[in-house]
Amino acid sequence: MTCTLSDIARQTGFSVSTVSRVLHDNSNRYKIREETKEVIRSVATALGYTPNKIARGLRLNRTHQMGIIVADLANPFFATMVKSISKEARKSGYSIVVCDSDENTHLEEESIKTLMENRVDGLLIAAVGVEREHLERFRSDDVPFVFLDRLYDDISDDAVSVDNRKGARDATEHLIQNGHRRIAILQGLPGTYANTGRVTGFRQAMADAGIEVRDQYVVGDDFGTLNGFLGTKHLLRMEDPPTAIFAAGYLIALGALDALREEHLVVPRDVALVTFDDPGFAPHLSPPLTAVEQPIEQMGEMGVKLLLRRLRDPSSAPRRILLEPRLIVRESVAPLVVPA
Amino acid sequence: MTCTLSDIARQTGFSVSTVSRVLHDNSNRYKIREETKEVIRSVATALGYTPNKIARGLRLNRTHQMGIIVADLANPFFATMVKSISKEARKSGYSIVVCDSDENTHLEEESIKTLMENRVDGLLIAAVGVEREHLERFRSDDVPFVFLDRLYDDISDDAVSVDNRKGARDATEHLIQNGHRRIAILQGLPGTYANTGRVTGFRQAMADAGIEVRDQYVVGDDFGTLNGFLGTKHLLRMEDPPTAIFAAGYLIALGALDALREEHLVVPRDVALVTFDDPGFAPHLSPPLTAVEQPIEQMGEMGVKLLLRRLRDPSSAPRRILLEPRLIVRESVAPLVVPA
DNA sequence: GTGAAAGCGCTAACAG
DNA sequence: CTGTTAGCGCTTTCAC
Repeated sequence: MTCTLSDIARQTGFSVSTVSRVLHDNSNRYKIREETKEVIRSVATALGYTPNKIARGLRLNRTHQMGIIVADLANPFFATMVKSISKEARKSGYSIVVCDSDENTHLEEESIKTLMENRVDGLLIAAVGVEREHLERFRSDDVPFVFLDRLYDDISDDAVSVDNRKGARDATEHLIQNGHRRIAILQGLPGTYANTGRVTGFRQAMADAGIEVRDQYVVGDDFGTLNGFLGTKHLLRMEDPPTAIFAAGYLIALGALDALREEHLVVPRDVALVTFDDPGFAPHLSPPLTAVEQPIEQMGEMGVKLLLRRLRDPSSAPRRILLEPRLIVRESVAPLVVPA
Repeated sequence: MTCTLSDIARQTGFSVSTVSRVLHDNSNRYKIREETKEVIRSVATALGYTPNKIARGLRLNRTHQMGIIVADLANPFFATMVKSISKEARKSGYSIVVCDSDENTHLEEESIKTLMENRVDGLLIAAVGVEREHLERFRSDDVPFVFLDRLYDDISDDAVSVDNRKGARDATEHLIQNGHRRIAILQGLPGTYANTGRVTGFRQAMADAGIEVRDQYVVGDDFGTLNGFLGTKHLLRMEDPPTAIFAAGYLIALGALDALREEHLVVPRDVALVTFDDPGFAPHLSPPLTAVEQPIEQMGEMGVKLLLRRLRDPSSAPRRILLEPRLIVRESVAPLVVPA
């Protein structure tokens, strides 16, 4: 039932080319009589003409779709990112086709393949981030990649992420300034971009303050809640438990909170807690959680802009943008009270 | 650089059709010599052939894309739904192009238009849900719609949602069974499908228990946190405040929690609280929140299945599925203690 | 000012 | 078992 240019051509008596020109060609390169335009436009709306982007894409070799791959859509972090990408992409007339790699390198690869088959104009990818060989395999000059959030150090594409080191440093310094010395870190998955940056930042802040970080105060091995729970339990069982904890991700912090509650320890009186990531509910926890907020929306927005720029100018030098996170002080950290 | 069927044809000496057949036609309707197949396949991989779905879509009038429109991707509810849709769609070789309507009827309409232009094979839509005229305007026999979560009562399309009434009844009954009589509801946006169902369920449960619901115990007017906060404050200021509160959505519950904390009331000792929606962090609140869990993943999955079925058999009778929510009892409700 | 025609990459009769 | 051909809906040179 969908009507095509030639339907309109037939109805109006004009040729397909003319119809195409008035309906799609914004440039007024063609001087077409106003009258003609009006006739064509009116018939088009009368017939409910809907341009066929598929045909257009085939012809122009441009689909005006961009592919997005994220590691976990159910994670508010990525969900928010995709939302901002969607908003920014729409502004430029782009649609987004979204894939969820489920933190799985194989599915990530499948997703890339699918998106390539769909002939997306470019790809925004928050990579799983452990391997990268499969990414190389799909590199092509035709379809630019932009990496989001999770980078590879040797990357040569456009990329935007957050300064994990800086955020971790800020968080740790906040703890130090509140008098804490025995500070533990609940880390995420070792070897990942985010975790490495956050641990490094933590160590830097400690070093700058002249505090030695004890090995047994660095615990944990993934970004999940259980890890936070177990790690915290472990810390509390020490003969010399930390007075403050820095969680490398919000799920970890949630687990820590559970463990602390179970031990009848109250935050921040007994133990101080800061976390990387600032999920929407952080202010509503008790106590409201002091957290490092990432500029997620900005990240999505910048990603789209980088991609658009590269599409416009494929030979421009790749840019690598590091956004600044921001420590949001709420009530989960209090000055250390030294036992009299 | 992308290579096409004709490239492979040239390389192998076979015709484009033969190449097409071995590369794409799963059906063995054509008896092609094994040897030929091998040659073609090997050249294809050697050249890094990536099928062009755009061209395919144009020819077959099937893009193998489905459009998704949700009201707010940053809402964990929709994010989870999209994730499950993505998973289910992938199983059948479908990609999803996602739009965020930002709870805005106009953007919703724009999104539909875009998706139609993209010639998606079908549409899954969690509609804003207030108006529906704009939806009608785009109804066409070519592109089936499936409604998710938010329905219109007079809808004639496939649809899957959750039994809001039942969930609200269960939650309210739980409160009643714990001895509560003065029960308030913090409602969401009046007139929406979700809110109407939830309020109705609440009233039913009260009626069934022979408890009169006082008008001033029905407060609030949207699904946001602030509404929950203000509503709760209002309730607490009454001469005869409720002993239990049912929040119609999780953001509302969060606001309620804030208000209660501010008033130094402790849940569940002083006030009991149940909420519709069970966001991932509910178990980690203090106290862990008793909540009505919606079968979100199942909803996405069913939505895709309905759409796929309709694509296969366009004339089948529309189905309207109501999924059962589940009350998850945690620690935010306690038996009412009557002052001695 | 407007039209004719070619072609984007693919599939599906139809033919042999 | 394989090739020829037409055409999906659109844009764009080139022509008049």
